[in-house]
Amino acid sequence: MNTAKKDQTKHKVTSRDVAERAGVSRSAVSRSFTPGAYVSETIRKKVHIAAKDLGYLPNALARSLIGGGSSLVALIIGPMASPHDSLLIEAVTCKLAELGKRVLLVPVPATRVADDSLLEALSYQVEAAVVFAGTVGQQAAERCTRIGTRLILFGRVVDVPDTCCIIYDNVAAAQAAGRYLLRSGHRKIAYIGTRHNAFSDRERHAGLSHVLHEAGLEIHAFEKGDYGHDSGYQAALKMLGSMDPPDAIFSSNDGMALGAIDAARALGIRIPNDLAVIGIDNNPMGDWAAYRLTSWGLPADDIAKVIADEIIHKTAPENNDGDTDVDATANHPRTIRLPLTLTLRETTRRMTS
Amino acid sequence: MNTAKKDQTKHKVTSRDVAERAGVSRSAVSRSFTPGAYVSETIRKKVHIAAKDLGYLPNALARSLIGGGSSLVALIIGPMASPHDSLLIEAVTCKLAELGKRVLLVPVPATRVADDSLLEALSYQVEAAVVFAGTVGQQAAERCTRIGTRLILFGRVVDVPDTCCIIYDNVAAAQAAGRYLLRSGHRKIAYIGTRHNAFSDRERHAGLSHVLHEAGLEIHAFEKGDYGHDSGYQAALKMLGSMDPPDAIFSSNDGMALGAIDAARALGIRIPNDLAVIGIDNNPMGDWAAYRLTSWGLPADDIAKVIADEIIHKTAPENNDGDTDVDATANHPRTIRLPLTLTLRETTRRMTS
DNA sequence: GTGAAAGCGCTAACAT
DNA sequence: ATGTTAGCGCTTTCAC
Repeated sequence: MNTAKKDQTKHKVTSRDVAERAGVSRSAVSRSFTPGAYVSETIRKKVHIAAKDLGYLPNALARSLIGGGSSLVALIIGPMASPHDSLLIEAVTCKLAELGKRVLLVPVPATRVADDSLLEALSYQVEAAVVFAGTVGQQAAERCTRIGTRLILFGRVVDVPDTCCIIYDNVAAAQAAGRYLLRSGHRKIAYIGTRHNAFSDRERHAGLSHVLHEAGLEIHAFEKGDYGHDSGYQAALKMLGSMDPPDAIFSSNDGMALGAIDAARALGIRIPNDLAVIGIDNNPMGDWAAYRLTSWGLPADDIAKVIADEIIHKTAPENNDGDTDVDATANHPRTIRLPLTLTLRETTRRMTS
Repeated sequence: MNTAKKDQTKHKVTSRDVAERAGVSRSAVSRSFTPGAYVSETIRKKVHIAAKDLGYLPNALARSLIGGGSSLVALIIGPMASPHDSLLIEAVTCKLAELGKRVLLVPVPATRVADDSLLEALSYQVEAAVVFAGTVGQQAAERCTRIGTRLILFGRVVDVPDTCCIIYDNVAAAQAAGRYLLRSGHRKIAYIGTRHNAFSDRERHAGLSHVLHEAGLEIHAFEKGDYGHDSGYQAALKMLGSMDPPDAIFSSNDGMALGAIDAARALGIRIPNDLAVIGIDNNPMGDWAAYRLTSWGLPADDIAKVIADEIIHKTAPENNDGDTDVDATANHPRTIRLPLTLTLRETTRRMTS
């Protein structure tokens, strides 16, 4: 006939219930669940027992309402054409979990405009939003900075104060890839980009183009895919079947590079003897025995770390050590270019010179 | 000198601000943002203008607090060893977005126990939780049902009332795969499972074992991997390098099957002549020209639809038509077995008989 | 150290 | 149709 037992049945158990059962005030309950608060061990223990009995769980939503922050971070994602994307969001999710942040996953609609997804996220009071897909307009971006939500763009750039853009150092990587192929004796270097007119893609194209120009050459052939294996396959098929096929293909991502390799095989073209292939991302797939793709990339965990740092840096209360960090906001880098490293495998031949 | 303009600068803009600027009450603002509410067009328009001016966005967290539900669904995920996982969570995320639900992504720690992740999610008042990774204990599961949070397990089973388990029809698929290989003349059929002692995996193993027994055979060889390509590669290498290698390999997922194919190639074993390979998931990768893997599976979108239906079904207000649906809770299917279909490609040869 | 009271932003009765 | 009031679950001054 214990009245406390009755509550066990249905209704949502709140801090009031716990307070009642423990014979303390709601504040006491609150404090008992707040790490560094003034509560006697006696009460804290009583409360925790009552809480366990009742199956009490603090309501994170109500807690956020007060002002402690939602601990939510939005990840704005598109269709994960490349497996690399999923690796990345996984890495970021784990990293953020370690830091006590929760991830809100928001897909970008087919229109490929992320603005609405962003607002959606903002209405959930996310402390930061990381955009992996779609384009974001000035307005939406400014809105984020206005309400103090950290906005981080990955692989895309918008010039809005306080917005952080993280991108591969595409130009450098493309140039290095081009030079490498050049020195290996290739002269007919083709490029597989994407139809989405992505920022990163343009940079890669430009980088390759530039270094070829220096050598008095041009991009030998140019096709566009969608980052998927099959589109790389089709693109390569077209190039390799032409009257004047390339002797090297630089692909804007690994997925399409793998497709290109398969296309070459289908055509009986030998890799790397007749055709060299280089990708970007250094996806684990590239290491498979069937492909052994040479690729430029950066481990997903490293990227995740950069992103997480960027979120925390602005989310965390300003650490007033008072030295270098003063006004960190202002001189915080607007654009971070991640240097890529080359993983040499077997789709490129050793340099001749 | 317009005082309203001043607010443009910093502070979080609330419904009160909008109300003030539009010269109406906060309820009016609330109503203006609630689809089927009693507001005059005049006011609704005024409010929306003021809102746009101020950059107002309703606070979804505060809204949830009231009782409308958080619209949040948790996805409990582990390391996405198989690309199929990421395809699935993407499909589910999109499907839920269509239905007005938001996704909270919660990783399972290395311990592979999902209970804490689940509680984590519950504290965010998720309306449902879909578990893709890790094990969930009775207690945690019961807690979900107690507070009315729909719990859905994918690929794993817990016998708790009101908990829905969605799994492939593993036994049927494994048996069909076994029979297919048998009829194709194979007698030395090996199995690549996983070390995680996963529920689905055990079912597949049992199904294959059973059908082989019927034919007076046993599983010819058994190795365990981790769903990754490389583990399949290693497993197959071991099997194929033995004194008495298998003439067919049934793999618990496509990723490892691909690895097995690569291993066979490395060893100069011809597929499908000397070795047949069958996978599970029917991952897009299986369709790549370099593999053309025969596989049992179900499109990610179809799976997502089942999951979403399961969430909505219980989330939606009970439709009191008063006929079949009475006490829908009780006769709601506890376990849903998804039938898999066979996609025949080129890693299996046509049947001899 | 602890409780009472106020309030986060919003919505759902209840009046008008 | 609109404004007023109360309250969702929590935290946080502010007294004691």
